[in-house]
Amino acid sequence: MEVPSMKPSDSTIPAPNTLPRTLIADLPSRIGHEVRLQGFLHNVRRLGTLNFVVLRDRTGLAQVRADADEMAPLTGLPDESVLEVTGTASAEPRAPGGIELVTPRFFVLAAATAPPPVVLSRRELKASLPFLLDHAAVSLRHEDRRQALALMAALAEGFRSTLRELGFTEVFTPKIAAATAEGGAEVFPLEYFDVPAYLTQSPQLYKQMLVGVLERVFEVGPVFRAEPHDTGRHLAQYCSLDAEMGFIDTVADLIATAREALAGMMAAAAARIPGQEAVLMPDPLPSLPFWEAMTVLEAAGVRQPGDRPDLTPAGERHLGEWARAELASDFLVVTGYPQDERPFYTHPDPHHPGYSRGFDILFRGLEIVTGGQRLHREADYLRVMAERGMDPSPFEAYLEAFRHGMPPHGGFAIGLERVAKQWLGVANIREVTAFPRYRGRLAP
RNA sequence: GGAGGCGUGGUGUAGCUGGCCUAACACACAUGCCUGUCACGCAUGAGAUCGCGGGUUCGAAUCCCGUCGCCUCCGCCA
Repeated sequence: MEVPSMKPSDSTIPAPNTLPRTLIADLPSRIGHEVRLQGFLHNVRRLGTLNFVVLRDRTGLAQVRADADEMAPLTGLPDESVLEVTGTASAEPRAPGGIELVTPRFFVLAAATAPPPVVLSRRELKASLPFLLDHAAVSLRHEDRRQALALMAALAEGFRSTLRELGFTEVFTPKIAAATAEGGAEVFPLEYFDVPAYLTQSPQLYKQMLVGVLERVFEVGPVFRAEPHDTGRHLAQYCSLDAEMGFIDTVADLIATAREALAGMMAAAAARIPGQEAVLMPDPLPSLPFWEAMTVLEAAGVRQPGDRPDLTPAGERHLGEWARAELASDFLVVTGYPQDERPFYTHPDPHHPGYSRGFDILFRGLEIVTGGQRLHREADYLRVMAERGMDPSPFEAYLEAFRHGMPPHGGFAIGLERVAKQWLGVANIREVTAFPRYRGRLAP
């Protein structure tokens, strides 16, 4: 096959460039000076001999005023084309933000070849979620979606910095494993060279083993769930903020640490994205034993006395409203879940047979954290595995950690996307995820 | 896995008790006019055989069956 001339379509950089790039957010400090901006063609308003070009870079929007001659390089250019513009930063009360670029010279760095599939310059993205996700490369450029991505970054950073300050070490565990951690829950199988393997649904077993090494560990990473649920709060891949700590006295130590982590996340989010409703977060977080939560729900008629003891989404929503109204809190800790409902490594509550030292934390009526104290003696593991009919042999490397001494410990996992969803108050978790994975979506 | 709902220009919707549909509206797009726009405005224009297949009927976007795709809720979970 004949290869056409591969001569690069370079020639794009106007030479020589002696002027450094100015970010739009820095324009106010450059008033009266010649500046060079680079960004995307956000919007054009042509009034005739007076025209306004709005340029967007990662720091904001800038208005450029141009006459008909100056507009010539933009003729026929679709929105989102990549531009460079030099001109004078000028104070102008009639301009948005009181500043605009005048006497501009435009240079096209990359011309868009088609108009964007959605209008990015409107306040609201007016398209269905599946369409936006199909066109993520473009729709993510909208202010709302960029803000959601920034929020995710801020939340993750708030988690990391808080735990680092508390003496935790960040760890990196494998996402491909031979055994399934929780047993039962559905996993994605894959071929690992010539043996079967799975994408991990949790770093649980690894972070416990690492408690025996570093005492306090945390991890920010993806987990995979092959459960076929198709709801506004589930993803097949999501980011789990995991923490595990040794030498705890009681499960209250874990809840206090989880609160610290969440408080750090809320503060980071508020600093990055101002103007949102303040989060109600008492110290300590209000908590409710599981059976009392059931009583609250029965009193409200959300749940029937004969129902199997569990917390349904409707029950969670009601508890969220209840906690806000009665306890002035956006968070509610539910403690002492039935042992049967929790994984094998969960520590039972010796004072309440049948109940565990596992807990969940609800944020505005949605479960965002699961945690608990774990067993820490090898004999206890062998006993519960036998009771549950589990073969201990795949867990040999895990059990070795306990054979050689493991402190009383526990931990928790926070669903990052869920926190972001609740924080922004959006209807669907897919709105805060750049490229969500769920049943029915594998691309982009 | 279970229940319900929706598929109409590029996008979002109206029409959907059959004929007035030669399919409407808003946004986007194209052309023209406009010296302070900031959801710019005004005018003109292009763009859809109404998801796909079959059926009923003189006549189907509209009713029926099938099929595909999507959405919501539930079970389970973070």
